[in-house]
Amino acid sequence: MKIYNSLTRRKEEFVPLEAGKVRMYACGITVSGEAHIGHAYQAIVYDMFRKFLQKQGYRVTYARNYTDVDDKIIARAKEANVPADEYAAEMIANINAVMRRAEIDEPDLWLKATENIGNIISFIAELIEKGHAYPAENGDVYFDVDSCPAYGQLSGRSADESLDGVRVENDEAKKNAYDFALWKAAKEGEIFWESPWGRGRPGWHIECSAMNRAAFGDQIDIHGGGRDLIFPHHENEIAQSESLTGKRFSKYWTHNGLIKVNGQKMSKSLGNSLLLSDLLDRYSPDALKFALLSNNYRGDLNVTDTLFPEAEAHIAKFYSVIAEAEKAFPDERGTEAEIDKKFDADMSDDFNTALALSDLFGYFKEAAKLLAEKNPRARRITNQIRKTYALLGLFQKNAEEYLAKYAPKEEIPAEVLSLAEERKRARAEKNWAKSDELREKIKELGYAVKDSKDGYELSKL
RNA sequence: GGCGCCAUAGCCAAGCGGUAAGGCGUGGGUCUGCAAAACCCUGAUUCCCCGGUUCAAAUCCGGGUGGCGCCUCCA
Repeated sequence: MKIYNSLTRRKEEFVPLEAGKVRMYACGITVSGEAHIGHAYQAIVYDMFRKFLQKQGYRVTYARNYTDVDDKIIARAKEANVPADEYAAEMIANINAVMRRAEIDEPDLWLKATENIGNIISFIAELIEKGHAYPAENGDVYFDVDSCPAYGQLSGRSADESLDGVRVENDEAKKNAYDFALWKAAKEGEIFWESPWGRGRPGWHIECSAMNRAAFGDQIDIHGGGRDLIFPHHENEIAQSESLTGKRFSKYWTHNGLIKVNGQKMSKSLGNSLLLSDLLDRYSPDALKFALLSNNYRGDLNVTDTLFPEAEAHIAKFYSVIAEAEKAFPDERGTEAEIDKKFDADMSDDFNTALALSDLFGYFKEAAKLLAEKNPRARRITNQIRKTYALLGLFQKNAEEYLAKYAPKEEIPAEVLSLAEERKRARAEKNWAKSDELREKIKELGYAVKDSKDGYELSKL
């Protein structure tokens, strides 16, 4: 199968470092706020990577991290007047709960910065020993970017270029302005850990390098994250890890696109985030996943007003075909291998979920047609869809229950019902004038009446 | 300013060297007393522009133009 590698900027045949095994790490969330749709997107994408790689026969170990100590967390905790570690723990519990609600599976390994302080300190100590880092007068420890000639390979910028336009912090303490902090000295009242360089806490970039090494060793197969992390975060991870080990840190670098709202990226500083919990109040997890995976994971996804409602409508329609097929052929257990084959072919090309999902329209159309012909192949198709598309987290619910929950028939007031019954009688008598008059009355009460072959349907306007 | 990504019908979007998937919408039809729903049919001689490579390019290369992202925290 092929995977796009950000490092080489092309699709490459996927060959893991060790035959049959995949070590995959994805940069998770800095827990200074609630989970937004971008976090969910990233979690869905890497969960999908994991599951498809497993399907291809690999033994996958998939790790994600929580950055549970940083400047913003400390600031938020102070505002809330709780200790920083307590605040972080609460946020993690929160995020886990909403991810569960979104029916996103957890990684095999959860890594947390605060549980890896020892690993981080020894990583930094080794870097200092090898001449790639230095403690500064202010109690910080910095990475010496000049000691790493290959710096910039991922983002395509040189150290000098990366400086251009940068807001430089703690300039006086560093050898070079582009050096970045591995260890930050604690300010008065801040959370801290003891270290050979005094009390402090780890910088952001070093955690991922240190936790990866602790969990996987010197090298991993796939390192993922949002595209916004390419520079400086991933560039710095490479510098740290490769300076220390002399080996290529990650064989493949993958980056998911960003979610945008009105053409603009969601970001903490802009405060335009779509919270996952809010979306789950309005849409089903199936619909969210369908919408998110309908685009290539590498591209940005602009959330428009129609994106989620349209996805919800598609999913409801699909589930209604499933419900009918299962009702019509309750004992049919057969499947359709071709559907699964096509899915694997789509996904083998850099996880082309957009193509795999577009196939669904054809399958359900066919199933609906077969259903009308009372052909049990309809059920074989829906059986296979349930089986195959489980990999994307779709169609795992009881169809009737899904429809009742997400496409519910509204409660109709008795007054409206009796008017509709009266209209039905009028229609039976072919009294069209009265029929139209009654339809108008029903409309005034806020309902639309639509005739179907054996009666009528009422819906709220 | 530097670096990177992207540019396909009204909109969303797949396609990654062999002659333009899919969805939404539009228009037409079947059905219907009318309407709705459902179903069928309907779209780009062409993929931002200009060059180049090739028997062959939306797809590769060079140069423009435009949008976005990163260079502060970010998935």
